[in-house]
Amino acid sequence: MAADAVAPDTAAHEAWSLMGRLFMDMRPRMLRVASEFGLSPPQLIALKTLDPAEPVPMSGLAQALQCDNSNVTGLVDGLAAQGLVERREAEHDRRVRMLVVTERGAAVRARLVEVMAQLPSELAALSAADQRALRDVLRRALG
Amino acid sequence: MAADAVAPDTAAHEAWSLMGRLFMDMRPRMLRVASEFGLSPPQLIALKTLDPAEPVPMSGLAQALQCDNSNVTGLVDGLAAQGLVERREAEHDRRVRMLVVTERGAAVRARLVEVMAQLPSELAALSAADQRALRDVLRRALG
DNA sequence: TGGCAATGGTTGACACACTCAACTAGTCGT
DNA sequence: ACGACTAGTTGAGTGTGTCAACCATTGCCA
Repeated sequence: MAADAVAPDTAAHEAWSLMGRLFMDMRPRMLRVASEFGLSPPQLIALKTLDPAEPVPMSGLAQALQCDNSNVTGLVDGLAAQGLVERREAEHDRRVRMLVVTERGAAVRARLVEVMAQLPSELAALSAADQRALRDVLRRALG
Repeated sequence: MAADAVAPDTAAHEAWSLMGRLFMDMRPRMLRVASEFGLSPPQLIALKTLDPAEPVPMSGLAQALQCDNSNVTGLVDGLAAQGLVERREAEHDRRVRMLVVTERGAAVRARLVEVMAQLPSELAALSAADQRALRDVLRRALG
């Protein structure tokens, strides 16, 4: 619709806006997956962010999601109501609640991560050499 | 936090998850820009999506934003209240309202696009050759 | 030891974003 | 001219997200 989304002035700018298009295509898939698992998109992201192998405090999740503590309270309430996550008391500090992904939560999360990790078709269609080139450049960029 | 965000099994998967990191870094900047212009993030995206040179109907914007018509009603209300956008009657169909970006709207939008187009530092730091390589691969991917 | 600032988390109030269903006004085919 | 359809608005309802106020707990330090 607006032309300048694809009218950059350097190679890097053009690359950046092309990546933007890839992410746009991503959105519908996330919505589909979320509703498929009965989760809202933020809940989905929260569950995806959590690590089944290593409980984190609420505040840790809030930091990872870059949002307020009080926000994750509600998010975790929702996940806990579905038995995907549990609040467990921390040993050395009775104020903090560690978020533990339940067995069911881990199963849901695994399927979810799998679906979300699927490549956009445009990337999947690249030649193996191009895929490696892409990875190598991005590795150099992100160290 | 969760390890599998960076544990892909092919070059393309790794590239895709690295791109994801770039977009994560993008979020705070968008929030900053939005509040700087007194816009909510959805309003910002809406204004950025509109083309000052070519009015579109509400439904066109809704389609571009992949959301309901009734949603853009509210979004446009907000932009119109700040004099950034106007609803104008279409000539040949009195049902449709064309969205016209005002002069002020175009000015705000221009600054906004400029700020949003700034490259993530990781990309800007790439060598010119890498930047071109990145663009070329993405061009091949996205046609 | 006792007091006090600081911290983790929850709650409540509020502003929006967003969807859906119902509605109005206008268009178009037959 | 009637009925099916479309563009947009309205209203209800759900959920996200922030902020301020509030406990319970911790840890410093006098």
